[in-house]
Amino acid sequence: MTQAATSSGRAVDALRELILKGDFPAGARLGEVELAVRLGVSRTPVREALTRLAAEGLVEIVPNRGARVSRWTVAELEGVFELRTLLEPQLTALAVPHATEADLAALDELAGRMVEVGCPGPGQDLDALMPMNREFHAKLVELARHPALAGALASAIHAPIVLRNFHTYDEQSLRRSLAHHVEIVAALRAGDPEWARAVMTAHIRNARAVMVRAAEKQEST
Amino acid sequence: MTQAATSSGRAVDALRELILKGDFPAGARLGEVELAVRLGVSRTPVREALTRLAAEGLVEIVPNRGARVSRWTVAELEGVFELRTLLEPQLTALAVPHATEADLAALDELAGRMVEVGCPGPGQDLDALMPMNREFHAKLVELARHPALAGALASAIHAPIVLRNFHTYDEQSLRRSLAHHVEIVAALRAGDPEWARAVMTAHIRNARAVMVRAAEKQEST
DNA sequence: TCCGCCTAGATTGCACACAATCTTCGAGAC
DNA sequence: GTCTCGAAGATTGTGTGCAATCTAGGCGGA
Repeated sequence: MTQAATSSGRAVDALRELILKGDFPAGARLGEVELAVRLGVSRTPVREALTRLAAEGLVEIVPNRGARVSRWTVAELEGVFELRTLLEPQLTALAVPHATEADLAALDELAGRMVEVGCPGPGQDLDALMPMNREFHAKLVELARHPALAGALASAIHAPIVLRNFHTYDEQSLRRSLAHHVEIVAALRAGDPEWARAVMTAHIRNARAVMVRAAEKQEST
Repeated sequence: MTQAATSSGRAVDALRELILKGDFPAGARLGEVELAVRLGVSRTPVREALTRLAAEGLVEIVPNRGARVSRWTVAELEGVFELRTLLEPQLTALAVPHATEADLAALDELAGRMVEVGCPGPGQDLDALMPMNREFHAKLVELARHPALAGALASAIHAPIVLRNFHTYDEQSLRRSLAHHVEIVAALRAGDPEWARAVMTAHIRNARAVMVRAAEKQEST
């Protein structure tokens, strides 16, 4: 996913990272000159980055009126989670036959570290959880060896910026989410695609409940 | 989907139409100046059109080496059809509760005309079938009222240019395909989402068989 | 004869300038 | 006081020029 050869490529990555990191709140205006200055390039690569991120669903472009970070209604958010429910369990099931012992070890280690970092206590660091989560899911996508499915899923996942942190998780849901990761690795190790599919489905529905609740609270304000 | 306000928007539509119509064979080089002259605009909107169509999957861009019409291996094609099998039946089921009497009448009329135009005989016109087919499926997408799913499906459908005509269908498969359309309308009218889902699944698998066979034949040459 | 290198042409990547459009803000009429 | 109209400023859309990169073809050496 990371690209660096051209100035436009760097702009895409940098801007995506800025948005995902939360530097721009949802709905924020993305002026071309402002971004050009910030990224140290001219407007041309910025424009290209914006159109590409618009295709990913991260930003919205209205002709003659510029780009904004996408906003998501509760209904749209639910739609995205329905889509994920369709795609990601299937993807996980497809990953099963391709997982080598080395893959399993890496996933195991990752899931274990996430439990350590995520569990309430002195060592808890919710911000550190996000990149690990991305790595975990990315690894599964890679193992599935299914570019078409992966592409469809990527646009569905990137889009709802809401899910960019774990701070919205209550303790129960967070524990469940972390346990799901461990269980998915177990299912992979057992070579049982249906088990893996089921856990991933639960994983997404759990996330859906958290996100929809958070979005509803935010929308009512 | 159609946009016309800006020069770039027109370029996107025009270029997509040219590719879908088959003016550029798969793998054809898309020079920027060549397209700029052909579309009557400068390179800037052409470049934007190319990046947008790259996001749709219609063209592939390699940095510093320009754009080409996407090529599809048999494996990739099968992947796309798997994805469609996941998405489109679900979409059809979702359409059921939203179909009004007027919608049903329009779909009925459309499916009927397709049978007339598509059946072997003096009135057969396979090229006229394509826009009608697009209209039929677009109507279903619209009725499903599910933007996220629709978006994911759109990129999956546009991409395999192979399916841009009905000439690859043998007579048996074509009859089945046309009958599926009629049956889907019947399922909608009956308000039976599972029936609709099942027929759509069959519809896609039928198309898959045709396309994969055609692609294999083409690839072996 | 074949391989590697180098130059010339062509093509893309980026920056900048101007044109078109939108937004803002204030004045004037009702 | 509110609404409409209009002009100035700001922002996006498009065209064009130059630099960077790639491709093709010829030349020399092994």
